[in-house]
Amino acid sequence: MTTSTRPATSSDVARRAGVSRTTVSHVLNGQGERFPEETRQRVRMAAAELDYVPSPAGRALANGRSDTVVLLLPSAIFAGNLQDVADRLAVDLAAIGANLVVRFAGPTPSTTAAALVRMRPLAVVDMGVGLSAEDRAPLTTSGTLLIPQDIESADADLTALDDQIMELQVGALVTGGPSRRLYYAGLVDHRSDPFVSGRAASLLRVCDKLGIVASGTISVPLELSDAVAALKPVVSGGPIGIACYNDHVALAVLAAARELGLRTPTDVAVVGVDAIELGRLWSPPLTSVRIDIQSIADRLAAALLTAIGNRGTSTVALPLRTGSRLASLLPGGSA
Amino acid sequence: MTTSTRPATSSDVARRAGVSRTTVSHVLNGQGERFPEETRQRVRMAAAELDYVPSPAGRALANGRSDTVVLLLPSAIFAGNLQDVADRLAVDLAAIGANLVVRFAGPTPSTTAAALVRMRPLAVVDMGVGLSAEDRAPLTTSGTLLIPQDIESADADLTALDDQIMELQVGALVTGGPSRRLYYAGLVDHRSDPFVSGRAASLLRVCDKLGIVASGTISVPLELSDAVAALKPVVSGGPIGIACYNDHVALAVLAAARELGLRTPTDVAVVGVDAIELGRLWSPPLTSVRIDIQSIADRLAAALLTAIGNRGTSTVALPLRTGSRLASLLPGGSA
DNA sequence: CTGTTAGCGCGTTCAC
DNA sequence: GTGAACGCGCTAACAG
Repeated sequence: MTTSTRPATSSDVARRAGVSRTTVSHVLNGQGERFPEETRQRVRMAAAELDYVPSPAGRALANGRSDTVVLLLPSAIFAGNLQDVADRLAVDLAAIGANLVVRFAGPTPSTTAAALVRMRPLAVVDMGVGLSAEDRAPLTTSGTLLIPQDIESADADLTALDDQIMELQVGALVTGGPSRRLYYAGLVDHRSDPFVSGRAASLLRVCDKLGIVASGTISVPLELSDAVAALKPVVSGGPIGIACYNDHVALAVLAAARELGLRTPTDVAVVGVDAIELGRLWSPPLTSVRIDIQSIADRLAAALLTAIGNRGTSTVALPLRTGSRLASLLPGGSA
Repeated sequence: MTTSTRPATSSDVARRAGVSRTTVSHVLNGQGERFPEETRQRVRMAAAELDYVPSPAGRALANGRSDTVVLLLPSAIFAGNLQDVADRLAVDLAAIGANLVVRFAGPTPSTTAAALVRMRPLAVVDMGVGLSAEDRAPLTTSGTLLIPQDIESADADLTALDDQIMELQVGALVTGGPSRRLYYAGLVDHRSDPFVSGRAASLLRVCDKLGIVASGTISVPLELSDAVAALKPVVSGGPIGIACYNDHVALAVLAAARELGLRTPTDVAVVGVDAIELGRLWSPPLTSVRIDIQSIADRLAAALLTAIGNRGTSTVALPLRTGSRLASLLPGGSA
């Protein structure tokens, strides 16, 4: 039970323990091996009794860096796993006394970057907002670490992941019906989503690799009648298979197919991404690709920790790359 | 284009403008009416040329308060509107130079509170984590504003909102079929969700008010076969109407009903909450209650702004209360 | 060995 | 228009 109305400072602790602020600092920061156990005890006791918590402002000022790490997320819907990523990172960061905070991208990348500059966080973990080189410059200049550090490699990693996903989707689609024409279905949304466009390119690459021909790309709104309108033009000409940007799009396609009196997966086969729970409720259950976002989070955390250690000295291990599988197929009945 | 590698400080600006740091501070904080226009110009020019951004650490230290506001969210799934709330609050807060940051609740409320104490933010907006009085104490002690401030009124507000929602749900259910037995369907999830339990009580209150009898509460997992198992016991005895915790639960019920060969809404009528897009894709489209989360966010922001003004002097207008409608029915075909 | 003094880092504000 | 001091924690240098 605390009665004081103002947080205790290191001076308070020092006074109570009958030592100097310096001693308090030393003892409380591990550098206190040189003090007799008895003194250390007194200091720790005093700190505990006063509920002493060092002021982040003072600490940041002295250290020249804050202890806040920002997890920067695209405004686009990213749903459930978001919290998993945040939780995981938060735990990893707690180990070094940093604390995690989430921020959604603002209306434009430069707005976002400006807000971040004002915060002067220790680091920013960009989960796909894709700040441009110009946006990144003021941030790094002001001493903020940016993860991933290397924009080109990060892009390469994202592309690799896109390809992994697309391979699984196409695989499922051609296995279920070799003669299907293949389409990619992107999202139409007022929020800009950085992940949408790359996937279309992936379809081309993957098809190329398999020696088959991709038929094209469509944009599917999440509103039913619009989705019907989007689907209609491409379904007249035999069975088609659609690799969808995510499960929401996939379900919109399935719903549209239902409205058009088409059978799933015979006439229209669909594979989504994310393996959301609602997909399993559909009839037939949605076939989807599950992304191992936990290990992605772990890699980001690892990159972050080494970067903080090196403080930008050298380039760190890249988050996504490693050739390991980050995506897996969750079979359903829609492909 | 900046070349310097270290953020400019107010000293840098002062030097460049040929004035003192004091002057810089005054000019840049509006208190500069007393300076000749020419001086003000010089200072502003210098600041601009150096890309000067005041250090949050220094500022926090001097002001005795940071400029960070934390939006605290329950770990429970809250999906899409989350970002809307965050965006709205962020904009409102930008007006006073505060910046918003999101944080998910940790494993336990006390863990969460401890993390927040270490951050010493300007304020914490609790969107339903429900920190207990003991958890709140250290926070307010350390100078952090807690919104909502009054825990009992906040509870009352949430209850009022629950009742509003439930009234709409029950209204839709009895309109479509007066003889239906009424149930409330809650969520079963590993994450604890603070909003689930209150709604069951609301059903009783609302039914009481309407002079009808509620038949009970069920827990519906989001996994299909489990949902079927949960629904089965209550459907043998004529048509039922189910007020669901949210649209996810509602869709699980609809899917389970489909598996059981029941007709919607004849045998099983359902009303959800949240009006998610996927609900409109179902056949029939899900009837749902839409919550005006934007105005909730605005009220929270308003409460926050006055609280910052008063700095805890007096109690502020409560976020939810006002008797106005925060929920509305989105008709579909499921009730 | 045990502990202290002094001064930095940055912005704000009071008094002159 | 400025000097000085404050808020808080960190750390190099130094005295007992």
